[in-house]
Amino acid sequence: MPQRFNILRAYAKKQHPPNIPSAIYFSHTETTLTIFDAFPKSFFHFLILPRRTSSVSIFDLANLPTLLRKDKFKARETLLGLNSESLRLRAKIEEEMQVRFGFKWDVWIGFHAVPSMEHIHLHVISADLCGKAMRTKKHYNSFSPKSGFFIPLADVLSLFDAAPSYYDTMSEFKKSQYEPKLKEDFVCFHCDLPQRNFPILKAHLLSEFQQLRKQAQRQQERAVDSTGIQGPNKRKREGEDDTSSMSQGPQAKKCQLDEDRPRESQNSIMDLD
DNA sequence: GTTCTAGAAC
DNA sequence: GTTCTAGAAC
Repeated sequence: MPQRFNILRAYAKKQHPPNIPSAIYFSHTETTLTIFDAFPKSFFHFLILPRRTSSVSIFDLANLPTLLRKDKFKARETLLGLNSESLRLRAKIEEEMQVRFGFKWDVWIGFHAVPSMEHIHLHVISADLCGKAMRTKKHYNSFSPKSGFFIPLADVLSLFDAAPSYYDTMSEFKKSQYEPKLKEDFVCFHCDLPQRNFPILKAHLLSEFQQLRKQAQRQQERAVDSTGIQGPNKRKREGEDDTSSMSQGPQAKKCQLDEDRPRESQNSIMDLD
């Protein structure tokens, strides 16, 4: 599907990004564009794209190896731009985690070693892998920190301090080295235990997430008990837990951060394909 | 991305 | 027999 392959490049080329469908567009700066991932693999899943500048063309931004080979200084500048935008985004996601889930958890920031679409895109994804579009072993392994296919932005940035030969080797991101990782057996990224098949893994991930949440709630309650001050989140009784409904159904579509977006456009996030 | 299906795993 | 995977076709 050629349209799918080039869709990110088309977004990145937009002179006026807010023209991008509101279900996709999130925000932009002079040098970056942030969009919702159309197929969220976690409760929160965004992409940050570099936009072309006077010194970095749309072709230089085709993929990471191209950018890294082009010009070390400009490559570094581009990636630092993505980095600062990702930190701002993470802060917003954490706010939203607190509001919607009553606690915050990790956010991963990095690239797929072998991307499936043209134009550099940085994944900013919450560390749960319980998203509605998480459906195959390949999906899971492409984000699990255990598989080595997901390359943290920090690792790429550290290449600029490495020996030139190491920089050259690592910045190739060879298919032959990374693609086999997608086929490996899956282990839970929380507890390292192997999972027999995908449905079992999914259920396990959700229960790990719920455990994390309960743990955080207990900690907050302890803080409340010791200070006598009510924390930012109201306590929830067991029956009121809404985690499972967030993993599927209309609730899962609520992965936007800006409260102003109309409900219709939220729904279309998931109906893109 | 989804749907379909042969054959493997249980 | 049922559940699940993975590849092909779309």
